[in-house]
Amino acid sequence: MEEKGVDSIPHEAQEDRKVIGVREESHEQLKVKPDSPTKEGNGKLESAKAEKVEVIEENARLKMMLDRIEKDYHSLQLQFFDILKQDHQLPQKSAPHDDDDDGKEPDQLVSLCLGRRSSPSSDESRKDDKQSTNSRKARDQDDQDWKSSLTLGLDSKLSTETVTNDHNPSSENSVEELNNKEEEAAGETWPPRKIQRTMSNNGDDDVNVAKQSHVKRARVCVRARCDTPTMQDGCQWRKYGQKIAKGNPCPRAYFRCTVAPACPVRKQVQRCLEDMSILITTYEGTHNHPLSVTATAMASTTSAAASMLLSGSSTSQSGLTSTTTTSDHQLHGSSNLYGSSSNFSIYDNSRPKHLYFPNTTTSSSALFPTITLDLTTPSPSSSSSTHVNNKFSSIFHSSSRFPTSSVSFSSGDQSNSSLSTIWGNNGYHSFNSNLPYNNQTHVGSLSLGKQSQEHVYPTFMDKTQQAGTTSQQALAETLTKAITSGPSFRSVVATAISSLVGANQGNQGQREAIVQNLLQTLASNTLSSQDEKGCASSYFNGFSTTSSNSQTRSSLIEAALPLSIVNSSTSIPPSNNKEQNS
DNA sequence: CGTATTTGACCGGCGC
DNA sequence: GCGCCGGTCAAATACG
Repeated sequence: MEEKGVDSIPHEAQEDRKVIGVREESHEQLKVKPDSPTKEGNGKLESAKAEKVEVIEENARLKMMLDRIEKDYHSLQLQFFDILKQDHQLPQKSAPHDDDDDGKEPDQLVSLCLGRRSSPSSDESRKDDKQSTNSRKARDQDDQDWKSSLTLGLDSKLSTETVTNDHNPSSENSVEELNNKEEEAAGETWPPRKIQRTMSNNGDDDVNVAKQSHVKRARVCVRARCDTPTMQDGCQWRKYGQKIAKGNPCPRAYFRCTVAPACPVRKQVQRCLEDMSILITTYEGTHNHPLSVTATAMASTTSAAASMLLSGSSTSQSGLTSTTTTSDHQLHGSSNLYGSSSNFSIYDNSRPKHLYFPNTTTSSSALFPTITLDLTTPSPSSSSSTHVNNKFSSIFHSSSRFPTSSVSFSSGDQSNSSLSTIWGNNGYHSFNSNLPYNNQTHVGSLSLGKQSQEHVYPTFMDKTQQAGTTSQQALAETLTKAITSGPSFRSVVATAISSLVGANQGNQGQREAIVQNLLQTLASNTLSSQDEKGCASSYFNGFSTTSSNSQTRSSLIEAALPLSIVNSSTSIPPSNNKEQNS
């Protein structure tokens, strides 16, 4: 009974991963099926044959597209790595290293992970990847730099990928294991307890998988003022347990997502001990089903935050062991750590380790890195950060296993009514099992423009458009500022643009001009909340109009940076956008 | 009657 | 090895 979700997961993941294969199977079925001997069946046979031909043709087209995409992906990846290496050598040399860093590691990068999610067919991509060992060797050097990179993504493999990088920071490892992780993540089941129990009888591989899934999960803790028992985050939840956790008399409720039967996402809800009006919601896992825009925004933001966190963890460790852990005090609300109200501190070159939360509990949650998004503070001022940091420092003092960071999305007065809207309509996070690629969320979220979104989720679009935009703007602003203000982000954006633009144009001056232009656009969008444009979308839109092969490249870049605040509403060239926002 | 919630029991991880 | 604790299960209960 309890395993039914577990059993269904691999099946679904497999379907998602091998849509083309499914098509092939359908042919074979048509082939195998004996023709109906009856005249009545002849008509059906003809139609079936015609359909078969169509399917074959479509299959061939898809395969061609797949090959093309893979080739583009690999070439772009190589170019990206090359330029990344070139462009970062100087800043790295000039940048001071942390005492704790070994000096080999570059400044923390916001890794765009170009194309990493674009590996469409697991099998083919794996083969292709293995065949391209030469190119991978060429990338190895850069991959070393990647181990501290930050993956900005929203899909289910975020956490898996980054955490696995902790164990094996090499990019090739990530690439090769990508599909496995996607598979795991798509069908990732939380609980592994019973699975582990079962798997322990099945062999080492399964055990390892279970262990992996146990280690890789990241959590995103959202603190928000909310009078209702739970936050309205757009998902359907079913309560499956409640506990009085140590340190907080308020019971902690456990929910699992019921939108899809096998959805692995769960959340914990608990009142803050210090301020009962604050609801602490901890999300874990990634939805494996389409979400409403509201839920999408939440999922996207939390996923992005989780990815940042995990990336931060990867930077902070030597690559073999996890170094920090979350504290349940977060869940209890007794602590909060602000990296900075205007910066994701894990981007901060100076000290990702500052974000470590020592574990003061023996909870298994301590195994999970957690990032806290604080929606409760009155203003993203330094004073609030100081306050919380003081609180943090007064509470925690020991070592930790995973980095835990906190990001303030404060936008002034955060009433509970704004909680649902703060996650608003700026994100689009969709799992589409019908997509030919397994990078569900990315393909789904990125390839769709506003029109598509409206087509898919008209009611949600309307709903969210009606919703107040102030909080959304505030969130977008904060997140945008946080991301764009970091030199790492800028450098990597510049690098990515350079790599992509330079793929065909190779004009350094032009590239730099484009980079500058786009960064200005980013800044403009950040400062301008009038049009609710997220930085990434504007950037991407601008880029797509700037580069040749714009469609492919913008898709790739968007795939690399599916920020939660992306609002793929309009495509405005940088110049226009700039004028608009200035 | 079907579904959702409650709640005590159970399990596994971790620290001592 | 034992106990604590967080997390989950599942039977009992509540609800519409």
